[in-house]
Amino acid sequence: MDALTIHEAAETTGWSPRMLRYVERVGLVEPARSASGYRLYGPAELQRLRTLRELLAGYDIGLSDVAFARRLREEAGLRRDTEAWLEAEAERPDEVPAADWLRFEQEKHQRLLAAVAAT
Amino acid sequence: MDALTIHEAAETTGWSPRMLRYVERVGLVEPARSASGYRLYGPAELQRLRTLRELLAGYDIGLSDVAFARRLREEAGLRRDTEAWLEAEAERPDEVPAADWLRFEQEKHQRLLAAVAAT
DNA sequence: CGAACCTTGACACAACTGTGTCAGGGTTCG
DNA sequence: CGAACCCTGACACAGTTGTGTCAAGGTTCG
Repeated sequence: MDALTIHEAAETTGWSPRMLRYVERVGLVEPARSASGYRLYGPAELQRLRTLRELLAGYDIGLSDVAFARRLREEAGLRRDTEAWLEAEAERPDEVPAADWLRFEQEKHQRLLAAVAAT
Repeated sequence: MDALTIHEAAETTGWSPRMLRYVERVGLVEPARSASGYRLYGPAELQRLRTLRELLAGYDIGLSDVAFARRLREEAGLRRDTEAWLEAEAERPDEVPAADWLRFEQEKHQRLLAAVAAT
């Protein structure tokens, strides 16, 4: 009984009904349905919609960004390869002389081992 | 001496010169410049461009996704809030009775503590 | 010097994201 | 029953991403 229809949910979350349908299609907040197909937003969905709004506005990101973040957390391969690519960028503190390249890699591995051993 | 111009780099990486400039503008691979302003792609940039191509094609993602992943790794607040939002979705193994909500939270915290203690 | 390459800037276009609005047709409830 | 609401589908439009291409002007090098 504590489930709101789409217009009511829109009212209390700040989204428009149109956008609630869109958010659903993107797969971020999928409300239950009544027997006749009406969307039913429960307390959990309402809260998620509110925090989602804050998240998007707070960092100026889009629904597709959040969707991608979810892929990152769910697909291990994607996360691994993306991290690896970004890591290659971060690990070069700006133009290491070519000859130091190998040593740099080795030191990185040693740092990793040390970090693990320290736990 | 081992730096390629934009057309040569395009040739060996599979990108078009146009796209190399675009990738640069997005901020993912920024080559050095010669005195007269020509882009100079060294071995490191060439490798990054090749792996970037594989990454995008392999998971059907875009440059903006990789750029967002970088924001995630660099902005702690963004990462924290995004993770928190996604976590809320994951932690509900499908319709927990309303009364179990609090217990669920507590168990999550205990799981976290247990995981830390186990190291 | 002149061909071949580089630079930036702009026009163009498809596809996707984000929103609004309207149409045709079912549902709810006083 | 009828007003008020819901549903899906579609037309529209602005902004972003991804690419190509062309123009005007500098650089390189045989």
